[in-house]
Amino acid sequence: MIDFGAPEPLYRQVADLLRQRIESGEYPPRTAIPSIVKLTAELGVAEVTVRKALDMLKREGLLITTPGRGTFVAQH
Amino acid sequence: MIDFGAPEPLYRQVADLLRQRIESGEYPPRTAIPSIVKLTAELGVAEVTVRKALDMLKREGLLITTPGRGTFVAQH
DNA sequence: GCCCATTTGTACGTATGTATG
DNA sequence: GCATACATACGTACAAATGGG
Repeated sequence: MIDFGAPEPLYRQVADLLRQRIESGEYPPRTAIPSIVKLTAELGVAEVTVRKALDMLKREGLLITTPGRGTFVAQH
Repeated sequence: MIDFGAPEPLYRQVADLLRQRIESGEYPPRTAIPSIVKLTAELGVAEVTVRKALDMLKREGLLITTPGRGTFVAQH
């Protein structure tokens, strides 16, 4: 999944992976994606790396977060 | 300058401060602003906080960075 | 061409605050 | 009150690019 030797930055790899899961329907619209802690554990990267990837996708309008609730796939 | 007790997040306060300096002409177009290390020392916040503020201004198109050279004010 | 200082980029860990249920 | 989840903020380390000597 994540290639630690690749020249591509980890946060971009994570963003690409999540973008793919959203577009493939694995993470359907209006549902919560796994929490930051769970993504961190699954992918084997640091929390800040996952957060940076999520920030990108939020700016792109693919994700919406609500503190205390979770991170949700935007309707598309 | 920076109000550590304010409800406003520090990174937003830093971004606002730099935006003000750009708009006032204190940081003129096409010139380099102080380095991250210097801003960190001047403002008394963490490097990550300055970086987050700079990232915002880069996305807004106010700043352009060149690794190894510095951070420059965009022409406006 | 080669070091070296400077500067930005990426990435790790950790702690505390705030919101939700 | 408590567990979960995101937000903010600190410190640190190393890589890569640039420019000067």
